[in-house]
Amino acid sequence: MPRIVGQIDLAKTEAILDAASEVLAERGLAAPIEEIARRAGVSKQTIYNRYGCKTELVRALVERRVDSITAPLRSPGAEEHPEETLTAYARSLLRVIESGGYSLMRLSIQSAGELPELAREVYANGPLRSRGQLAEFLELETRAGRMKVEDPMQAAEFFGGMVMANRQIQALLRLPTGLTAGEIDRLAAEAARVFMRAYAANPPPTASRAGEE
Amino acid sequence: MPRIVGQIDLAKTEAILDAASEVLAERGLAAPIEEIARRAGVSKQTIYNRYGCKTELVRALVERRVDSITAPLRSPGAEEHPEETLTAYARSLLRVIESGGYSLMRLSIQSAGELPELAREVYANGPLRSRGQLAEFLELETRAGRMKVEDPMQAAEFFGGMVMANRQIQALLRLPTGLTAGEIDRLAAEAARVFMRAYAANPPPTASRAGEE
DNA sequence: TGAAAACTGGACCCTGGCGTCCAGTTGATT
DNA sequence: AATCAACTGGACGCCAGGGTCCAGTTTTCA
Repeated sequence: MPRIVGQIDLAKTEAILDAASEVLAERGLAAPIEEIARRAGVSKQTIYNRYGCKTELVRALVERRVDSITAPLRSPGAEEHPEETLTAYARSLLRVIESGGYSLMRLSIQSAGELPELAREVYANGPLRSRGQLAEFLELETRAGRMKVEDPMQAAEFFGGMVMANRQIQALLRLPTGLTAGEIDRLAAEAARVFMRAYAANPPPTASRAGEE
Repeated sequence: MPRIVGQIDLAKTEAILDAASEVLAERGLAAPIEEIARRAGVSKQTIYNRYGCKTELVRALVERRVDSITAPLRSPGAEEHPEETLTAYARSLLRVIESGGYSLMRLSIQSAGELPELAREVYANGPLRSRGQLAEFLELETRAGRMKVEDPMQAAEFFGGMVMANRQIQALLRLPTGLTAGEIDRLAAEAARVFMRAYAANPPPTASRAGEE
């Protein structure tokens, strides 16, 4: 009868995935698995014990990180004024980019040829889900009479696109965007302001509302 | 004295670059050079005669295509109403994506690690230049009193982002966006309309606070 | 017809990196 | 103490693909 004697580590699993995350971010798919093992302080064999092949390792890695990355994007809190929520959403998008969170996306793009399912998964759980949440928010605000959005998903994409714009491409190309924290705030606010100008419920009498926050 | 006897083909050079373009688009940087040679109907040696190494071939390829791809984006014609020009611009952006023009971008992203200069070049001559042209246009329209844009480059990025939005990522991930020609037109028009709502010269009495900065 | 350059095709070397194997070690469980 | 799994580390096979070499062929000019 097969007893479970040598317990399957688990701290090592973490170490492997962390190292893989690092190394793959740095050197892309070309990263040798031995380097990952070395940096994780683990033998190559151990990696092969867990994930039979490199592909599977990448898959596991993505699986683990997708959630953690997109989590902060998924809850547009119901603040007072929608513009604030939009600003917060934009800020969090920009922070993901600035903090190197796009290395996962780069990796997926590199693997897209060999791992189409992974590409689909990343897209569905990343940008798509994020926009979906935003769309929901826009719909609520519209019902509440604070905005006027006819096609929420469309508008959500517009907003996401405005915020990311070329920064997305820059990040993927490993070009520094050089955004300071202050600029992130400014940019996020500006995007939200412009967006509200296009989708505000009542164009003319707006005026007020600069105050709170 | 070194006479030029065997003339340096030229038709073959084209064939090589065309083939490289194809193969690299399909299989990414991993594409074997022999495949390129085969598809170009040329011996591998010939390729190595012209470009000493694979890297150089990629560089030459990019050099050649950057111009041709971005050309149509560089002339926002001076139509009657700015919204029409914006629509045309948006349409041409979307067409680049739909027609697989993004394989070059994908390639650059893949090579970004080893060829940072190439990444910079692609970005500068592609998205950045394109937005720059749009920004110029927005500035002109503002001066002409047909729009009200304070930061043209910023606004140009917003617009480009709105149009591309997730489609960019989808294309890079090799996911079909499934846009029909009709949808492209519709989407382009909608983006232009929304953008004009935010940047029109005269929203009724303009509310407040949108301005100064 | 001869010379010289561009080209072909195919053999060839070499490296890096995937994945395997195995002999030994550790450490928890009984 | 005995056992058995997880693990180490290092050697190994293997193969794709980059890049080289070369003997022979085509083309163009003189």
